[in-house]
Amino acid sequence: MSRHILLIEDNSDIARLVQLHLRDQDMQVEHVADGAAGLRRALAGGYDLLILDLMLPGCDGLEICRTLRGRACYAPILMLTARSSELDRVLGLEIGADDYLTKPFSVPELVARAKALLRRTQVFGQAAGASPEQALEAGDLVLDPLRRQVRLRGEVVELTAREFDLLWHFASHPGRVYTRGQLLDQVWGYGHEGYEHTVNSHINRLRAKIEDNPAQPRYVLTVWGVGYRFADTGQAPD
Amino acid sequence: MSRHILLIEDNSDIARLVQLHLRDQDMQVEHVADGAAGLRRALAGGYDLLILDLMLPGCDGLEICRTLRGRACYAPILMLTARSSELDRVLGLEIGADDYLTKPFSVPELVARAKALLRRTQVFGQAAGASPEQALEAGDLVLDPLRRQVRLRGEVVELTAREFDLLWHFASHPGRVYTRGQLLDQVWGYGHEGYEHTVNSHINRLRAKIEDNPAQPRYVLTVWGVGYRFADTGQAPD
DNA sequence: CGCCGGCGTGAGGCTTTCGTGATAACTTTG
DNA sequence: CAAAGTTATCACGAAAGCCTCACGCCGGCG
Repeated sequence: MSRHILLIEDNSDIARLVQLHLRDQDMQVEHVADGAAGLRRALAGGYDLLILDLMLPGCDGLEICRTLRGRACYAPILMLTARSSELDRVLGLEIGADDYLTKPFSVPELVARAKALLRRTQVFGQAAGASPEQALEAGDLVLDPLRRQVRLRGEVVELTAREFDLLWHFASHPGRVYTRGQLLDQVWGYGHEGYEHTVNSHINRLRAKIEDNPAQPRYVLTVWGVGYRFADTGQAPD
Repeated sequence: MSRHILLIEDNSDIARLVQLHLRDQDMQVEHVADGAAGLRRALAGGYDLLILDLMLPGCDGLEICRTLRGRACYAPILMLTARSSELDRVLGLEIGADDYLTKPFSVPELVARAKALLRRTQVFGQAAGASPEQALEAGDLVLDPLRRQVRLRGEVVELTAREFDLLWHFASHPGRVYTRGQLLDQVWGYGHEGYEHTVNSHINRLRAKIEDNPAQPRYVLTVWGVGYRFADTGQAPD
């Protein structure tokens, strides 16, 4: 079953690159360089996935995202952003993007995420119809990405921005082990300079808030000599 | 832990530049100017990252890439290409590079990507032998590299980092005999100072955890006077 | 302008793991 | 069968890794 992707990206090098790789994976890719044109096509519907650049001439990615979601278009959206600042991520996700990548990204990574998003909506039948950014559950935790809010057995737990990002990252990939360096890359952003030890502090504070007994954590587990991983309760593939 | 990089690049200016900067980051860089020679070295294994030029005398980057992947070498590959026109060629051929850079690239960018690639695979231990994403099965054992978890007949066996790396290395090359010295190199890392006797201890502890009867092991077998090898269950060795 | 919360850094104490030495058990060879 | 060489086992000290807490900086907000 071939899937249809709309790529909205003004940089033609990147666009061609992405197209070639995605087509290798038996995906149908249409490319539009202009924001406004892209929006029109997206609204026409029929796509299983939208990949859009945050910075676009004509009408930027955020705008497109917001408009689409406002008009009940729920095809998954993968955002490409140049800046890795947290603000962008927060905004993108709040507005209803389903995933994001910061440039420079590696192409295999993009392909992997695109596939992941497609797989996610596959369950819900033919294109569209998936809820944008649904809440994540893990044990007694419920993570709401739209509100950036966490509830533990129904009670709201106040997390800071970093803490939420960290927890969200973990909970999105239960079971998988991450080194501190990888977490710095993926939660703090590529190119972030800083000590890996910083991660410890955040894990520590996070545990203090979500674990009943931080000394024997249920959720964020230490993998000695390697890093951390989120407890996977039964099934939870990538 | 210092990581080993093989740089295959014919332009000596670029090569020196790259070496200089990567070494600043505590990476061990070996440089080969010739494609065929580079391929030979890469196949010898032991590298955590390959950086290779697309246009090479003797045997070009594409060829190397394809050959390596064909022979189950999964070290990450960073490609250097001269122009985006070349890029088409690269991408159209689905070669299995993990990332690419177009010349002229900025050195900090290259360093950043190299680091990112190294970190991405870091969890899988020194110079991973097999595809670092797919689970490996051997007898009643299942090794999950993403979770760094081992299950024996479904039950999770707790291994330390070294034990897992060791087992993973064995299981990636079933049937093949390794001397203690080779294991020190490939699991502990090149340049590791220490007694070969250390390996015995780890094998011993590993057997205690995964073998039903450590005195008559099923998985990690002793090759008298030489070293150890992992039992190959029907599968042809590499 | 001062307060406050979030974040990154540093140091100390603790836990786990690793490497080493000694010794026993085993295999091969003479 | 004995001797030499190789491997297995075990225990302990050293080292590495992790947790915790406290402090100072910075930016946002009143």
